[in-house]
Amino acid sequence: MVDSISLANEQCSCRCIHLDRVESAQKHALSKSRNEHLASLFKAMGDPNRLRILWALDSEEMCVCDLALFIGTSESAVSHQLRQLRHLQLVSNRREGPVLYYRLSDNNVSAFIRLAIDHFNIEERANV
Amino acid sequence: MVDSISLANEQCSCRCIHLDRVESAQKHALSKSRNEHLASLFKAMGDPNRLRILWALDSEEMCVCDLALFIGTSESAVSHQLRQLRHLQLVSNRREGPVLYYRLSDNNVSAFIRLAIDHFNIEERANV
DNA sequence: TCAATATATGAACATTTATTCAGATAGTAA
DNA sequence: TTACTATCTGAATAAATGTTCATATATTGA
Repeated sequence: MVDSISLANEQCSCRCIHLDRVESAQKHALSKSRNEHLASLFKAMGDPNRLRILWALDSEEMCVCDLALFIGTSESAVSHQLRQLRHLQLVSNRREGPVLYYRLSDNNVSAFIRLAIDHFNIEERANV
Repeated sequence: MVDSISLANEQCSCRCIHLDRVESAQKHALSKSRNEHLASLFKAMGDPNRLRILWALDSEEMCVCDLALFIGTSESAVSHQLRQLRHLQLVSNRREGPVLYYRLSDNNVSAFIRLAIDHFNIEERANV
């Protein structure tokens, strides 16, 4: 809730122009937890390498070695990235002997990425 | 393309276990430009404050003053964030005298955020 | 048990990113 | 023009993030 007294004390030099809009925005805002949860998911997908990993795992299970070669980086780096994705439950793994096979946690992930591409009209640019 | 000679030279101590999967992943991968474009959009939405801004602008146009108060940060900080969102064409603005009114560039943005919430089943957690 | 493979992990470092601060710009009104 | 408001901007700083490196763990097979 916006408190008009606290407003008066804002260090911001401009006065707020539309207090009603601010209050309405706060009323309709996502809760802190939902907002942060959602942001953390976007952030996870917001790294080019993690996004490539997610996209690659859409078609097939892959192990850390595979992904390291695919991304062109060290296995350690991939392992760190996978840990993040795991903690957000975007990917999961299964062990087969010494090898961990990673896969997307569910179909929502890949469907969502596809959706994003459509939604934002992400087009091929030449020459890259 | 994966070249078996370059593979042999990888510094990675493990051999690649599933060369076929790596090659297939590379074949199906998004191009560098699409991947990076998409990642930059996710990254933009992956900051809690920017996400709150986007969500707030869904219902109403707001000026920088309003958003600064809403987010609880300086106008300068908001302005820097808005610039990023503008460059990615997630928001746009119109001037009315000295005031810049920001809005979402199109309905896709808010629709997409809503979609994400559904898709990832983002639930309210108590106590936050 | 020992050696080897695949992966995970923590700490250090390098890079990126967000915020702050000081000052610049654009519009308005006197 | 001058003064004022709202916003923008670049540079500096602070904080967060990604990668590397060295080492630890788990599994397998000898």
